[in-house]
Amino acid sequence: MRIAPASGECGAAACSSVPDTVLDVRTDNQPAERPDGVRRRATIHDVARLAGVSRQTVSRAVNDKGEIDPGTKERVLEAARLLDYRPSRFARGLVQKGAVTAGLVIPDLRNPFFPEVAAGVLEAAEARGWQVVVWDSRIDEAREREALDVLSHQADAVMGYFKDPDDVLTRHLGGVPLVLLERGPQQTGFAAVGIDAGAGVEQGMNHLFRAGHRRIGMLDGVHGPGSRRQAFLDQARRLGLAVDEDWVVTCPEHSVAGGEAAMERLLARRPEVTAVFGFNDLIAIGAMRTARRRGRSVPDGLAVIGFDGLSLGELVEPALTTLHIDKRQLGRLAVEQVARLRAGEEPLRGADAWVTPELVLRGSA
Amino acid sequence: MRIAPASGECGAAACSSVPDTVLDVRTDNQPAERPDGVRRRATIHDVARLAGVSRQTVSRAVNDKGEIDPGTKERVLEAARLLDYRPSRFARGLVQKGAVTAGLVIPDLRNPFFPEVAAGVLEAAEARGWQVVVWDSRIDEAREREALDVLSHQADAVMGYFKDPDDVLTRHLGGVPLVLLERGPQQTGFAAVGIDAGAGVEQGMNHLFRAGHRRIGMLDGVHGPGSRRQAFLDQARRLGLAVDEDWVVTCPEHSVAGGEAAMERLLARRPEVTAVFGFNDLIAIGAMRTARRRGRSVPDGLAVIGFDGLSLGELVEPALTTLHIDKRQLGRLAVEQVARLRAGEEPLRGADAWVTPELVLRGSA
DNA sequence: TTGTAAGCGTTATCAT
DNA sequence: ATGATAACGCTTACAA
Repeated sequence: MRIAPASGECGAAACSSVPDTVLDVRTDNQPAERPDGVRRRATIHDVARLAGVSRQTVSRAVNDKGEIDPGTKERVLEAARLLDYRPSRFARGLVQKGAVTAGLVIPDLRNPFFPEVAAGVLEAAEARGWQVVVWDSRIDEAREREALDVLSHQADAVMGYFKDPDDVLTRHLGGVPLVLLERGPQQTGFAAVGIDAGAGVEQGMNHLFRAGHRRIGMLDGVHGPGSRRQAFLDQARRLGLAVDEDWVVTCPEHSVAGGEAAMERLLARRPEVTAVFGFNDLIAIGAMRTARRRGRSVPDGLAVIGFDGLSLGELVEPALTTLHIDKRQLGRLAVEQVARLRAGEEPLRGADAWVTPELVLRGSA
Repeated sequence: MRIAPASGECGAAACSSVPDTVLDVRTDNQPAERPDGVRRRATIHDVARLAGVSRQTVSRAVNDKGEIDPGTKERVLEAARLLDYRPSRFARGLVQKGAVTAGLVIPDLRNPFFPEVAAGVLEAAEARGWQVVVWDSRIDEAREREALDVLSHQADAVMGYFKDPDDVLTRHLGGVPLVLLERGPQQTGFAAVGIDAGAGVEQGMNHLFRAGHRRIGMLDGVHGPGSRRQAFLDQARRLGLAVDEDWVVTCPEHSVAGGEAAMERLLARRPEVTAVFGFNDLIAIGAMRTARRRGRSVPDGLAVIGFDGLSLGELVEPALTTLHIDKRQLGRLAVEQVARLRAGEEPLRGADAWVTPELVLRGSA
């Protein structure tokens, strides 16, 4: 199977058996199709041989460079098609610098919060011409580490949510820059972007307080230390509420079902509660559902306030009052942090690396 | 700055200036830190030179291979740390085959349907040891093509939602295997996975019919031809309903807001409508909202049925009756199709490549 | 217009 | 235990 130029047009370079002998300088040159029928992927060399040109000419044709005869180009492309040739991204990357791949590790793609963050990351990455390899760790620390092990080999930087402490992360990182999402500023030596939980909780609690609530509970998520739970307790104290750890129920599953179950427990423990603060919107919605099932109307029988600002909160009844977070911005910030790290600049620290929640009043509180 | 072995232990290979002259066989060997302060990324060669060993030994140390003296290894790793050395994934990929990267192009990460599909893709890809580069095309055909242009260079296969016809896709694909999501089986020559729209619409319509509805409208999305709209009209005819194109409103935006607007139009055009069929759950929820705002209770004043089976549908009031799709399975199937393509096998065709919706009765119809 | 030569950074193989 | 050498598949620079 060989492609000849149109008959009669036999230029010196393309003609006779010269290319087959001259161009083939390899020692062990396996044919593209081996006897056993297993196909080695075609290389530029195979295409060159079939088309009767040099590798360089193939490169010119495939990459649409100028300085090539249209006829030759057609012939080369036909040969490439025949062999199902595709350039190796590795070989290309080796010689053309600049392709940047970032890793993104997300705990749970089914929590609407994270796709929004991811959307921000993808958007910002696209603007920079980067690609993003996404991992869903499905809230499993082992999978988080596995993600790191792989991405540290295949990505130029990693962003994501991780529960492991710094030293463990470092061990799985192999020197690849890491930007943590969501952890507070004091808890890590890595660059990070996060949410100003304190400011959010304060706004939410003040709102409830002004509405007359004094017996406020919290459905906390599972989280690093120093997070929303502490902010809640601090603000309760500042407001002079008789509220302590006993008013906080931990909700291991950050979902509506998790919120429903946690609310059951809180109601059992503190039936006098008049308002609850949810770790996130899903949990808060779960709380609303349990409250109503228990014969408490929302917001009159129980006020509920969420944290996240999912659009989902507008659809439930009553609509969820929440601390809205700009999730896309969070993702964009993470990409900016990565860019800084790569440029050897200092990452943003403190408030510049946070997103501040904003209270959105809807029906539930 | 050089790392010497512990004093006195100067083996021949690691000692004196020998390495610096013998090992450095390059002609233009730039130092890792250039005079202008711009850092070229350190290579294995730089580490070897600094540690006074061969490149091979560096490789052994970095990759945790055996056959290396613990002391040497420590010295090499220290040098690597000093130079912030990370192996080039390109050079590695060139020499170690096997790393598979797939591309996934999603139209809208904020529609909860797609993160679920993506989760299925990621899960199945992880099981095969593949990585997935995700693109959010944000419902923009130009961005779809851009995604293809990039991924055709950087990925070994692509899955995704595309609006362009086959020939356009081919042009941007450069021979990379493609698996289309969501298109019907007849509409493309590419391998595809999809949803059995006909079966879904039939179930939904029959349910409405049995509940006594005869004046049924549809809020269609924008889609390839031969999709849910046609299935709707066909089934309406089969059921003997006096329903035609005039009862179908197109909803360009696949969102709650889009559904709200479309429902307004349908009510204006066909106020006698007693039930509506939504292209997806978001649109259906929008329809419910408009209906109630217009004084129609759901399901008595207007029955509403969705298509997707988002968990979101359980949270609205009344809960949404819908045709549930196994979205994760859809994603897994797409990965399986890619695997077949890569293995040179025939992709699944027909019903094996579809997911069949299942009617889930909740409150809205 | 086309071909030749020299890397790109890594690992595998085989010596030592 | 360590090193020399040869790939891996491609592109850029230069020569013809």
